[in-house]
Amino acid sequence: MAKNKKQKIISTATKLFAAQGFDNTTTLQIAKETGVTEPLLYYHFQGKEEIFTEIIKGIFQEYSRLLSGLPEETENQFEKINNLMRLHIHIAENRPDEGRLILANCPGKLKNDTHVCQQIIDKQQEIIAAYLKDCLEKGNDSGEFDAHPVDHLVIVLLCLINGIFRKKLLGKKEKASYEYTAIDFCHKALTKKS
Amino acid sequence: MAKNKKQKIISTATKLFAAQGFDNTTTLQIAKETGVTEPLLYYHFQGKEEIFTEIIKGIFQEYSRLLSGLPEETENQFEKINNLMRLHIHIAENRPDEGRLILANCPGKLKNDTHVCQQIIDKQQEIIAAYLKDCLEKGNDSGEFDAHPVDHLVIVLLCLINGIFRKKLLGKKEKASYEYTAIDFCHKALTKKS
Amino acid sequence: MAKNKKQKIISTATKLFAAQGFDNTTTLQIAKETGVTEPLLYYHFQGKEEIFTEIIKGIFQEYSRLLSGLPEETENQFEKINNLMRLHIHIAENRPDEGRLILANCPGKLKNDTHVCQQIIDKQQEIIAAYLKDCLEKGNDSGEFDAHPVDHLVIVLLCLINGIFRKKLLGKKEKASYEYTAIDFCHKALTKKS
Amino acid sequence: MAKNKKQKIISTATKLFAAQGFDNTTTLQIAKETGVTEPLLYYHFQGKEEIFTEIIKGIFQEYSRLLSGLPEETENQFEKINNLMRLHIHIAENRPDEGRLILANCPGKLKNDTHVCQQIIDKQQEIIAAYLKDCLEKGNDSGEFDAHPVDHLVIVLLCLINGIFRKKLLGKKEKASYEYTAIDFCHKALTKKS
DNA sequence: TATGAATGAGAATTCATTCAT
DNA sequence: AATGAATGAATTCTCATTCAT
Repeated sequence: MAKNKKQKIISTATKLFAAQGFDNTTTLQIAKETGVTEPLLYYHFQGKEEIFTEIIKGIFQEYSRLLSGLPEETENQFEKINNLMRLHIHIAENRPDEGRLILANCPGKLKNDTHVCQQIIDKQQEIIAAYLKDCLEKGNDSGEFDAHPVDHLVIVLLCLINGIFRKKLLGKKEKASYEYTAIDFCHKALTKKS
Repeated sequence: MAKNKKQKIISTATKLFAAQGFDNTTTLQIAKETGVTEPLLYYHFQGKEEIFTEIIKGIFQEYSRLLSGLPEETENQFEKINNLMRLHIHIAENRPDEGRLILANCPGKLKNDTHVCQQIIDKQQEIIAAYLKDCLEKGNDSGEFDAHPVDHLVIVLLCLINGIFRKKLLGKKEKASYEYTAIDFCHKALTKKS
Repeated sequence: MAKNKKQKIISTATKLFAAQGFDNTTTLQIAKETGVTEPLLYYHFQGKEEIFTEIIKGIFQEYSRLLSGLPEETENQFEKINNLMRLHIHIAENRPDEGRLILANCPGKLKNDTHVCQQIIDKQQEIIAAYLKDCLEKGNDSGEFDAHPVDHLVIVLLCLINGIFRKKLLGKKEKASYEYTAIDFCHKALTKKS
Repeated sequence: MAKNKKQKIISTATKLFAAQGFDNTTTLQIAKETGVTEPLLYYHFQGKEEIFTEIIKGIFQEYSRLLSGLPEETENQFEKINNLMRLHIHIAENRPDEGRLILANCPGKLKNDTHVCQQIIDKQQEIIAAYLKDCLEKGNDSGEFDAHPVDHLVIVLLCLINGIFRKKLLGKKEKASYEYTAIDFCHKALTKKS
C-alpha cells in the first residue's frame, strides 16, 4: 500500500503538471486529487520540486529504454531514421501526459541550466544526435545518402522531430498521418536523386 | 513621459517574462526593475495578466507586419518558402526576448484554449499555413514541386520552422548556419528529382 | 503613521519574545496583538528573524548609550564599579522586557556563534570587561585595591553582575535591595584590609 | 534492551536539547539520531515534553545526590561555601550537556510558573539558599564572618555561583581558573578583616 | 517492542492587488 | 501620474502525534 500511494501521487502529479504546468499546480491539489493529505507528499518526497524531478527521471528512463530498444541492424540507414521518427510519433500518441509535461514545463525551467530537467533533456538530445549522426555518416559512405553537411543535418532532423512531437501533443487534433508525410519528406531530402 | 513609462514597463516585463516565465515573475520585480512602484503598473494596466496580453498583442502585430512584408511576386514558389524560413530565422536572431517569451509561456497557458495567447498563436499559424498552402499548390501546379499531399506538407513545414525557431532560441549556441542547411533540405525534398 | 506601525510592531514583538521566547511566538500573534495583518510584518521587515534582530540592535544601542554615559571621572575606582553595577540594576528595573528578551532568547541562539545576538552580546561583554579592567588596574596602582589577578577578577565581577541581572529579571520578586549588599560585598572583597 | 533504548533516547535528547534548545529539536531528529523510529519515542514517553521532563528530573536527582554528599562537618563555615562553589565548577566541567540543557531551555520555559522545569529549579535554589543561610548564620555567630545581612548575602552568593556556572558553560573558553579567584573573592568579602 | 504510513493543526512567507493621498 | 502602506487569499512546508500491524 505504500508504493501504491507513492505511485498514485506521481501519476496524479504527472497529469496535473502536464495540464496546468508546475507553477500552477499546488501541492494541495495534488494531494486532494490523489486522495491523500498534503503531509503525505512530504513523507514520500522532499518537496514539490522533488515530485517533479522524480517524474522527469521516470519519463526519461522509459524513453531511454525505448531508444535502446530500436533495432541496431537494418536494411539501410534511412530505416533507422524512420524508426526514430516513428518512435517519437508513438510516444506522443501513447504517452501524452508525459510528453506534455516535458513540453509545458521544461522550457520554463530553462532559467538555470543546472536544473535536472535541462540536464536530462540535453543528455537525451545528445544521444539522439549521436544516433542520427551515425546513420547519416554510414548512409553517406554507402552512397545511400548524398547528405554531406552531416552535423547540420543532424540538427535539422532533430528540429523536425521535435517540431512534430510538439505539434502532435499541443496542436489541435490535426487530420492525422501528416507524420508519415514527414518521413517521406526526409527520405526524399536525404536520398540520392537517381 | 507617460507613454514613456508605460513602454518601459512593457519592455522590462518582456525581458522578465522571457527569462523567468510569467508565473515566476512578480509584479514587484517588474516595478522595481522598471524603476517605478507597483501601483503604477495598475494605473497603466488592469493587472499582471494584461501586461502579458499587451506584450503578446504587440509581438504578433509586429510579426504580422513582417509577414505581410514578404514579397508577393517571386521567381518561383520555393523562393517564397525560403523567404518565410529566413524571416523566422531573422526574428529569432533579432528579437530573442519576444521569441523566448512566446516559447516559454504559451504552451504553459494552454490549459484554457480561450486564452489570448493561444488564440493569437492559432490565428498566426493559420496565416502561415495558408501562405504555405498557396505556395505548395502553385508549385505543384507549375511542376516546380512534386509534392503531392499539400495539406500534410504544410504541417510538416510548419513543424520544421517551429522546431528551428525553438532550437535557435532555446538551444545551446550551435555552430550557426544549420538553418540554411534546413532550407536546402526542404528544397531537395520538395522539388522534382530531375 | 508608517514609522508608527513599525514601531508598534517592534514593541509588541519585544513583549512577546520576552514573555514566550522567539520560537513560541508566531508572526500571526505579533500581527494580531499589534492590530495589523501578517503581511505588514513582511512589508516592514524581511521576516520574523529580522524583527528579532532589529530589536536586539535597538536594545544594545540604548545599552551602549547608557554605558558611555557613565561618569569618567570619579573620586575613586570603586565608584566606577559601583556605577556599573547600579546601571545594570537600573536597567533590570526599568527595562524588564528588553532584559528578559535577551536572557530568554540569546542562550538559545547560541548554537551558531555567528548569530547577531551572540556577536552583539560578545562585543558588549568585551566593553564592560575593558571598563572593569581599567578600574581594577588603576585601583591596584593607586593602592585602593589589593586585587591582584586583574584578568580573573574582571570575569568574576562580570559573573556577579550577570547573575544579579538574571536574578532580578527572572527570579521571584525577592525582598529587594540585596543588590546593594552585592555592591558592599564587592567593596569588601576588593579594597585593602586596613 | 528496553531500558537500553529508553536510556539511549534520553541521552540523545539531552545532547540535542542542550545544543539546539527544546523548540529547535524535532522528535524525528531525536529518533533518527538515537537510531530508532518516532513511534518508539511514544512507546517509552508520553510525548516530547515528557522526554524533557524526565531529563530534567534525572539531572536534578543527580544534582541533589551531589549536594547531599557534601561534607556536613568542616573546619569552618567558609569551607562549606568553598565546597558548594567547587561542586558547581565540577558539574559545569563534567556534565556540560546537562548544564547547558538547563541554561538554554529553562528560562525560555518561564512563561508558566507551573512548568516542572521552573518548579524543580525553584526547589533546588531553595535548598542551596538554605545551605548557604546555615553557613552564614553559623559563621556570623562564631565570628568567622562579619557578614551581617544574611538573607541578602545568600542571594548575592547564589547570583555569583549561577553567574560562574553560566560563564563556564556558555562563555568562550576563558583562561580557566578564574573560578578559584571567585572563591578567594568571596573569602575576602565574607571573613573579618583582621 | 517496534515500525511504515498517515494526518490535523499550524507556521512562515508570498503575491497580486487596492486604498488613501 | 505616482506612491507608501496595507491586505485577502493562498502556498509550501513542518511537526508532534497516532494508527494499523
